[in-house]
Parts: sequence; structure tokens; C-alpha cells
Amino acid sequence: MAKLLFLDGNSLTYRAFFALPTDMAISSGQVTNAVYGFTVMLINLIRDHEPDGLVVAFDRPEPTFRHLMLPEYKAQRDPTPELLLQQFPLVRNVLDVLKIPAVETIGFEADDALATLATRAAANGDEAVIVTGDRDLYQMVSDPLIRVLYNRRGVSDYALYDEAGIKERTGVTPAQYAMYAALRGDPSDNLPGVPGVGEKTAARLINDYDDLDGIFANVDKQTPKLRENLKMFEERARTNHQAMVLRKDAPIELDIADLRWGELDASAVKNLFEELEFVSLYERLNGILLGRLPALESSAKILETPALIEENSEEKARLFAQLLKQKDQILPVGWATAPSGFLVALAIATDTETGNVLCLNELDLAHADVQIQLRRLASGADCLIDTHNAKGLIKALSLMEIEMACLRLDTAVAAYLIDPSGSKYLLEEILFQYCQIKLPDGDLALEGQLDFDRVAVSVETKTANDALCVAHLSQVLSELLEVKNMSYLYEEIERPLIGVLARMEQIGVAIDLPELTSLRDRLVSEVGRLEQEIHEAAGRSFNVNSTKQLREVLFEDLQLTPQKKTKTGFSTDAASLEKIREQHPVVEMLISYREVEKLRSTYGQGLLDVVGSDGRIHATFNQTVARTGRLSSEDPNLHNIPVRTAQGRQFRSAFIATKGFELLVADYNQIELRVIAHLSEDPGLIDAFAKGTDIHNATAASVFGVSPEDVSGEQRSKAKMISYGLAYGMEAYGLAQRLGISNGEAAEILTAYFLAFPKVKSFMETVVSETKAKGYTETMFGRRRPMPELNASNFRVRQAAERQAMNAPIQGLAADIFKVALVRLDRELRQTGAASVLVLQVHDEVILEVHPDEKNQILDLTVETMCNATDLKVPLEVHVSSGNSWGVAKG
DNA sequence: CTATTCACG
DNA sequence: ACGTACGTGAATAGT
Repeated sequence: MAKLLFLDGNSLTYRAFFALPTDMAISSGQVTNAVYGFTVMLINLIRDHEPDGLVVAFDRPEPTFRHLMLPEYKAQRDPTPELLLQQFPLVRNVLDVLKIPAVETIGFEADDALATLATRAAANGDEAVIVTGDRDLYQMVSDPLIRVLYNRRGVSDYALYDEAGIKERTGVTPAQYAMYAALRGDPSDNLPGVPGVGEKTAARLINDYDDLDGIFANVDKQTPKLRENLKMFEERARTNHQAMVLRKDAPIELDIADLRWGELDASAVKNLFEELEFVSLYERLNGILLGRLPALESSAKILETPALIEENSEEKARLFAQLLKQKDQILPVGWATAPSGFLVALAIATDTETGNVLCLNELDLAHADVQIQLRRLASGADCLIDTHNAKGLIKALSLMEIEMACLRLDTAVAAYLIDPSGSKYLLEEILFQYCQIKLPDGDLALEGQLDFDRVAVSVETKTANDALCVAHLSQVLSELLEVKNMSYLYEEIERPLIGVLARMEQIGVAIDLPELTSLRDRLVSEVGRLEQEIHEAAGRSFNVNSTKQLREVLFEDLQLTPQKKTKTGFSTDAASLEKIREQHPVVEMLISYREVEKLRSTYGQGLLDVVGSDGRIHATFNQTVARTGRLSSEDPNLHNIPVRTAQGRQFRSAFIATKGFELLVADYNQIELRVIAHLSEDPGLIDAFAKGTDIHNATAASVFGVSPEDVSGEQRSKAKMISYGLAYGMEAYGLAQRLGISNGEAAEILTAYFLAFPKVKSFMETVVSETKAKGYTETMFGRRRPMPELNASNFRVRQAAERQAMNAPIQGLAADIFKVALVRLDRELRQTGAASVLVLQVHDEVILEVHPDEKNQILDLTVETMCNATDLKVPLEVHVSSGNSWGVAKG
């Protein structure tokens, strides 16, 4: 007995086409998304089901017996897209080289071919699995040897149905399925059924009366409307039924024995996959074939091996000087630092063709002559440099008291701006992406900072390699920035920002260690106390931090009411706990425990662990992570220091100013809402901001139809939630959840909001449609975010993309404005020789260490710079406060 | 390495 | 019928 797969080639290729973006194409321009998706499915099916053989059935263009029976059959359907049609021959090519038989029969559909073949296989005692996205095949499962693997959507979402599965899914048995479809009709085949009969009614009728004769003999027992419809459409239902039943006698010559997989022509497989540029698929296929295919030669070029100029330090300094003398050159630079941040190598590619690189190692860099040239280079007076992740180099030079003013292109930042959806912008990866060049040695770690234990090559070789990579990328990336009109964004905002962030990281923020330690200690004991209480209340001891164990306690031991589900079971998150807090005293304790434990671990212990030997925290501010253009902070994340609860807010008291200084905190007031007002040009919103009134109060007045002075606290906070929710594309359901009201009430509130601010709604709609047309969102400053998933066929994916498309221009413009302010503020501070410095930024808030002597002047400068960062249709407003710590900073 | 939870704007 | 607010980073448990 063999296991055989029977694939519905048309339906699977169709699914693949709509699951994947049509911008997937090979160099000839041929779109390959459907071939690719089908091949993925094929390979995964072979891997997961290990069949002894398989066959793929296709439709023929000629009309079938069904078209003759039913004039409207498949008539009104959208025509198959040209882009999909042209891919079918390629699908056949894939099957050919894999020696997988394909069948098609004039006058019959793929379904009938599958039914015929699966029936023969079952008669032969073989196990048959029919793989399809077409439910008509459900009727084949009446044979215990035949099952259907139904493709629900995409290329990887399947459900395997046996007879019981079909019954559960549809309410009728496979043998009854044709009747069921006949009554209900099939919109995808443009086959009308009986009006008023949907899935539920069809199943009920069949279960009550067994067959069509039974149903039509008993029409009088139905409700009047249904009775009339059944009478009127009896003929249609009976014809439908005849057509829906699959034919098991299609004239197919293929014998079941022929399905066994034959020997592969390894080089034919390789050639086709190479031609289709399915490199990773080829590797996966080879994986399941246990490596029987020859290695795939990559079409990519290989980066030349760097030719290091071997000279003594003095001679290198001379060559360095010569390089600089050729004024206005762009020098591609690689660099490496020790974990301490000190520069240990600096490489300049002098000739990309030959791979010549002048590489200065640690010893060279210490030489006085080299130092002189290094300072000249950094000054930017002679030449400019391109490099990858310049922030590290800026910091390294700063440790040598050298200010770097020579940066032209940062290849990481440029790649991020061109497409911020990428993951890490590793030099190696973008070199391949933009230049189709691979590194000779695949396992070179190409980070700026070296892990000396892991790098197989010398620091010099690696650094020289980096310089060559940058040399190749420079022109491509510069041109891309240019053609995408992103030069201003790069040159005026992002590039100067690199240095600002470098300085903020290097300066760090001072921590009150005794304060933070005692805070942590208090939290540790509180957590211990709560944990014990919880164990007592629960009647047993368990790991409260384990959601798995907590689930058992809450929903099994204590039988509390589960609220929502996660992938692994019932959720125990804060919203769910909140809903069951009345049910058992332990729930309240858990809510407290969660809060305190979060503070203890992430903030108490977490922050203590990263305080440097200088008593300061030096976070890393990422400029190439957030897809919207925001910055992010890590090691530690200083963007999420608690503020919303009193207990959490205590941590802010541990962030202090250097002795003799004060902290100045300045934040934009409702910048995102102001951005919405500007972009939508909604008169109501603009007017509210222009008057300088409390915007949430004004919104509440408009939405709830009361006068501003009568707005209750509750109404104001609801208005606030609506305003922000809307910036994220929130729907009634989400609003209802957050406000604890019914869906209906939430819908009414949303309607009222959009009635009060109609242009906000039209703005959101315009953004989505324009983004769909352009393929990306764009801010005033030219920041882009590609949005390919707006055209996804998967409803959920597409909806998520629509929300992102609404949010990206808002969050993105707010980020642009904030960055402009940061850059200008830093520039002013440095140019005026102020003693005050920037130490932190949190999305719309900057924190400076100010010297008391300059406090008033810096305060004015900060407010002015932030308010004037750009000109919107509404004023920008900034709130400032100061104090000894972040916590007590007061206006 | 993934899932869950939760802190911030 | 489905799932439901965008964008981050960190701690913890468990496979």
C-alpha cells in the first residue's frame, strides 16, 4: 500500500498567486510569484507527507460537460489574470524536471481527473490525499482511503479532513456534499443555488430529509418564504446537483503505478531552479532529497580579496597623506573597535578594481604621523568618507578627541531610508541586495565591533573587506537616495543625527545608585510577600511567573472563567485578569504581583545591571530599526521607563543630573494629534489647536454634544482614547474593549467623532488608497515606508497593512519633526559653546543636563527650537520642566 | 528560539 | 467567519 498525493494544480496555483505579491519577478521581468508559491507548496507537501508518488491535475481551456449543462457556470467570474496565466507553463516546467506527472483531460475539470485517479488508487488499496483549495472535492472523502488536504489560504495553511472532519466542517457527509453545494450554490463558480438557502439551511434540509427527493416532497413543512423558493428553484437545484457530482470516469491513460516518483535528472532540476532564481527553494528541495542535487552555483559576483598595502607605519602615513591630497575624493572606509570602543583598525579602499586597501592597524593608529593624517581626514577639509554604521566610528574618534566632520554616506542609514522594513542592514546583506556581490568567506562576522573569538580572519582583513563593500555600495545607495528624493532627509536630518546620537550615548545619564538600589530592594521584598500570599490563596505553591502554571491554577484548580485564548491556551494577561478580579481574591494579588515583578525585574534589577563604572547609563539609540522613522533604545531601553503609576514613576527619581547641573525636560504637547490636524486639514481640529484650548476637552464637547465647560472627566478621557486610537486605525470593537462599553455605543461614538471631524475620516481613506497606488507611504520630509501587503489577498494581512498605512505618515512626520529639533538643538548647543548637553530622548521628549548659569537661556533655546522645527497648519507646543531628577522635574 | 506579558510614546 | 490600535525592547518560562 502506497501513499499518494493528488494535487489540484489550478486551485493551488491560483491560491499561490493571490497569496504572494506580484512584484516578485526574475531578471527577465517574468513574474514568478505563483510558480514560487506552488513550488513552495510542492516541496512542503513532499517534506510533510513523504508520499510514494504524486500527480497534478490541470483544467483545460475548452468548455466541460458542466458548461454544457449550466449556461451560467463560471461565466461571470473575473477572468484569470494575465500575470497568472503566463505562469502556468512555468509550473509545468517545474513538474517536468521533478518527474511529477501532470494530467489534463478535454471536457473535464481538474476535479474530475483527481476524483477518477483517487478512486482508482483507493480501489488499488492505496492511501490517497487530495490537495486542493476547492471544496467540491470534499465529496471524495466517503471512501475511507481518501482524504482531502484543504488549502484554506496562502501557501501553508491546510486542514486535513477525513469523513468525520467533513461532517464537522459542513454539517453534511461527503456523500451528501454535492447536494449541499447544489442547494447553497457556489459563488466562486458563479453557480446560484436556491435563494435564501445558505450553509445552515442546506445542511438542515439534508439532515432532515436525506436527499433532494425527500426535501422537495416535504417543502410544505418549511416556512412560507423558503417553501416558495424551494418550489420555484427545484429544477435549478437538481441540475446543480447533477453538475456538482464529480465524474470518476474521466478518460485518463495514466496508470496508478506511473505515479511512483522516478529518478531525477539532477542537472535539469538545477538549471530550471537557477533560471527561476529559486535559490533557497533549491536548497530546501535538496534538503528533503537528502542532498542528491548538485550544489547551485550562484549568479552573484564574489567580492575581490582585499590586497592589503603592507608597509611600516611611517610609510602608511605617507600614503595616507597622498590620498588626502587628491582633494574632494570620496573614500570608502571600514573600521573596527575593541569592545571598549577604542579604534583598532581603519581601512580605506584605494582601488575597487584591484582590491587595494590601505589598512591601518592598532600599531599604525598609534603612530604620530598617522594621527596627523587621521585628524586631517576627520576634519573633512580634504576628502569625505563613506562607511557603514558611522556612529561607532564617531564615538571611537571622539575617544581620541577627534571630531568627525567628514561623513558623506552611512551605508546602513541609507539602506534603512531606502527601505526601513529590513531587519539588520548587515553590510554583507545589503551588498548582496543592492550589488549582487557575495563575500568569498560566508562566515565573516561583519559587525563594526569585533568579537575576537569568533572572527576567523584578522581584524585587518575584515576591516579591509568592509571598506571594499562600502566602495561597491556607495554609488548605488547615493543614487537611490537621489532618485527617491530622499537627499534632504538624509543630508539635513538623518546624517547629522548620527553624531547627535553618538554624543548622547557617550555622555549617558547619571544614576542615583543608592536610590535605585533601595528601590530595587523594596520591590524584591514586596514581590516575595505577594508571591507567598498568592500561594496561600491558591492553595498550592507554583511559579507565578509561569503562564502555563498560572493557567492551571486559575482555570483548572479554581475554575475561574477564561476570557480570551492565545496560541497555547487561555490568556492570563492584565485585561483578562481585570475581568475576573471579582471571582477570587487571588486575582487581585496577581494583578499587583505582575506590576511589582515587572518593576523589580525590568527596571530595578535591569537598570542596576547596566549602570557603567562611571555611575551612568549609556544606552544604544538605534536609528535603523523603527519602520516609521522613530528611534529606538536598547541596552537598556530608556524609552519605556515607567510613568503611568506612582510606584513605577519612582524610577524616574533615580535618573539624575551630574553634580552641579540640573535636568531640563522638554516634550511636545500632543504632537501626533497636531500632525493629524495638519495632514487632514480638518477645520474643527485646526481651530481647536489654534485657540490653544484643551484638545481632549474640545473633542469631548464635539463628540458628546455638550458645551466645553460641561465635559466630565470621564468624557475627556474617552475623547483622548478615541483621538489616539484613531491614529492607529482603531475600529469600534477596539474602542469598546478599551472603554468597557458595548460595540454599539463605541460605534456611535466613532460616528460622532467623524461627524465632528469629517476631514479626519477622509484623510485616512485617502491615505490608504494613495498608498495602495504608490506602494509606499511618504512624509512631508520624504521618509518612505513600502507597504506591499496592502494588496495581500488575505483579509487579515491586508487590514493590518491598511492600519499601518494610516499610522505611518502620522508617526513618521512626528518623528521627522522631532529629529529636526534634536539636530538643531544639538547644533545650537555646540556652536554657542554651552556647558549644557543633550542626554536623553523619548520619541517626543528631550532631556538635557543644564548648567544653572545657562538654564533660562537654554530653556528658551529648547522651546524655540522645538516649536520652530517645522511649520504646520497648527502651532507646535512644548512643555518644559526642570529639577534634580527626571522624576521631580517640574514646570 | 518562540511565546507571553508589559513598560513607554 | 474572522479579528479587531500603531511603533518599540526586555524579562521570563519552556521547548
